[in-house]
Amino acid sequence: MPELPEVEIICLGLREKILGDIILGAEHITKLKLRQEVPINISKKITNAKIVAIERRAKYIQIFLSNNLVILIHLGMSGKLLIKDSSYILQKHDHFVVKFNDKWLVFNDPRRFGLITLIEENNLKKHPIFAKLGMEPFDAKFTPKYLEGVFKNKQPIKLALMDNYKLVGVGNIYASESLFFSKISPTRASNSLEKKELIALHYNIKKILENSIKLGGSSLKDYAKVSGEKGYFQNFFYVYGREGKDCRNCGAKIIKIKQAGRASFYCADCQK
DNA sequence: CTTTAAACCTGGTCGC
DNA sequence: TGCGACCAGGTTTAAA
Repeated sequence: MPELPEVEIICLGLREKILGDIILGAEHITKLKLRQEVPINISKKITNAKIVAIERRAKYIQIFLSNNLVILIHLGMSGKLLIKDSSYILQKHDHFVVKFNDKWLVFNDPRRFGLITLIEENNLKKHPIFAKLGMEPFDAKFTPKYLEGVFKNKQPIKLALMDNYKLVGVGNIYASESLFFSKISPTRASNSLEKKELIALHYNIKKILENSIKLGGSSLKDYAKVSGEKGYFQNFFYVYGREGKDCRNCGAKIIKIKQAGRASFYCADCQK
């Protein structure tokens, strides 16, 4: 499902809808296991707390509560967070509901690669999930130089880009797209990039993520905003999902290959 | 150490 | 219409 832009859009939507609201109750609907077990007492612990902040880190959504707890949510491949009014009837794959005065926050995830858990705010940065995460693309410290430092082995650049210990938020779509605009083949060794290529890649990662956020993210199958509305950035893909179609730059056919079990798309004429 | 593959899941699509 | 194979915005674990 979602990469950085999609998670960012979800956070924006959540802020608009539930920031400052008091949690009246919560319900753990299914007993099915997600990426981790949902903590047994989560509903009780979050009830009566106020939502004081909502922040994204990597592809995680952090909902900060007034009682110094943080609801941590990851959407996996197929997760959705939707705001529904309190007359909402539960659907298949609804796993967790947070109830407010006049609305519900519903976590739905068919494939159950997602995560919902509770962490103490003081332990957030030390928590195993966050301890080793790499740089945020919109952090001022994210520079071409940083990329150079992190691309120190001969791993294919596409895989290095998707490595969350190096750089967070870039997944399968935006890795392919940012390499296209940087004219770099996804198979290139990450430590073979020239300075001007690192500069281009750094620029294009930020640019593409920004553009996608402006268009509400990319909606392929599952992803939707908290309102249920779709994003539009998928209409502006240059390579992702365009196997066999003409390169929008040179007209050559877009190629699909597999890297570490994931599809990569690129133009062999434009990307070297 | 790095690198690759498999595992976790459901649901949609495609070919026979 | 059915069935099997394969695919999907991610992350973690085990194996090589």
